[in-house]
Amino acid sequence: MNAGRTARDRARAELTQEIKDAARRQLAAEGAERLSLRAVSRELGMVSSALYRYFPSRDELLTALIIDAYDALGAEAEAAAKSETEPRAAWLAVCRAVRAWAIAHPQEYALIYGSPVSGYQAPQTTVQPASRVILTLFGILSQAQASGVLVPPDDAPEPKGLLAEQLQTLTEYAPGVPLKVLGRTAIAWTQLYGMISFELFGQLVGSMDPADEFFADATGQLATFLGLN
Amino acid sequence: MNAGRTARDRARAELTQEIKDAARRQLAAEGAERLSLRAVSRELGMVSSALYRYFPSRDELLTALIIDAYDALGAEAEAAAKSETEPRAAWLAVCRAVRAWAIAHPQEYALIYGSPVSGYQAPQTTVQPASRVILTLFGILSQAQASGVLVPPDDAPEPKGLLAEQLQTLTEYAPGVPLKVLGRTAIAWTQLYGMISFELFGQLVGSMDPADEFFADATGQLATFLGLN
DNA sequence: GGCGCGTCAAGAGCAGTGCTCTCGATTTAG
DNA sequence: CTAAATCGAGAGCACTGCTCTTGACGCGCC
Repeated sequence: MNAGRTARDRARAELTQEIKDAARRQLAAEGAERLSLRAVSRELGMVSSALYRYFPSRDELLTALIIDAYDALGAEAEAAAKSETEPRAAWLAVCRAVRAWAIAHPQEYALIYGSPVSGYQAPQTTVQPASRVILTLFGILSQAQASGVLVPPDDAPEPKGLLAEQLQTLTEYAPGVPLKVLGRTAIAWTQLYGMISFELFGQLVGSMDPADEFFADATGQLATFLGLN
Repeated sequence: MNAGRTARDRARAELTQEIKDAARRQLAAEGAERLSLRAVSRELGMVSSALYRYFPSRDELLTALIIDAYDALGAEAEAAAKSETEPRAAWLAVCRAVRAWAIAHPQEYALIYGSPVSGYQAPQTTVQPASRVILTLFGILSQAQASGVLVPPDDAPEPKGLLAEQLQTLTEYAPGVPLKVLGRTAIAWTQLYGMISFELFGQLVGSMDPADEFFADATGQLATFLGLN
């Protein structure tokens, strides 16, 4: 990349970053669909058309913010995983970290895990950052399996058919982890995001809100559910 | 209500419905944030300002669509529950019905379970239609408890503290159901919507897509998880 | 060193949006 | 029958994303 080789390159990189920062501020304040190119350019003291030299469209700006959000969340998850040595503690720490990031950045969370915006198709460049959290969880399970603290519950059914095939391809990223644990991992994974989304999007108001204890109970029960002792 | 008392009342009710229908078509075709009052009015051959006689703002139109969506989904869930006599079969049928409706009406699902639109606050009128699905599930559990087929797993921990209090207030809608089953119901409930949202919003592409078998496996395991035999 | 290419911010402009206000026409209610 | 309420239509405001053109500036090559 040779970033900052010439003055022009440096200015361009800096301005690109400033645009993203301003956009992120607007995103946090107003939400994704109220994010306006013109408002961003106004905040930066430039004319709206100049912004198109850095991002060819509003959707491209959103894509950049999406990738940044995935990366920020992924970094938090990886840091949480490293902060604990025991696999079960690490698993729970990652779950807590995801929730904490989501609560701290609700609009960015909505951007990546809420309804997809407009008629916009997520480009291929987002899938790698998007997978960092689940890969972190897979890593914890692999480590748990290697150290013998992963004991698949007896009542867990053995996956069959297409589901078994799909889980089989996932073992590449979770070496050594039994298929039935991987199946329950998918359950715990989707439950985690369903729970966080419900909390953030107001679906729990009037019943399980505040959700702190529910969250701790659910993540704990699901960790046990998939054999993390 | 005295609907249709005068010709004007009848015309107003009809036109209100036509507006909602046209808006729903646009919603399905373009998504919530591309839904435009002017396009709706164009489709109906009227001027945009006339539409404000029926819905005071775009957000009010969206609210009407949200309530209709909750009601449509709730009706599907209730019908599915009535189609089965055995509690476990009824539970699974409701889960399948929710997913089927979501797949058939992705934009409406996104409208009610995706990220909340713009700076818009869901009015109190939405909470009653919004609770129909979970109340249906509670009803199935109560019936299962009454008929003795609900056997809480031994390893389910007893809820404590605030969580126990929150679940206690929910027993009003699920009479007789043990607290620890209600706690696991909340887990299964959030997992259901997390799984459906991930499938609909493209988070499963490349791993668990198509998700039919994963869905059947997950709902079955969670039904067992909360003691539905 | 200067010259030309590529990049840059700026401005005007287009088509679209939500929403408000005013205006006659029509229907309703007293 | 008359006054009030309601209606659709139209003009207009402030805003949006985006395109095209213009003129200036920094850069690397000769």
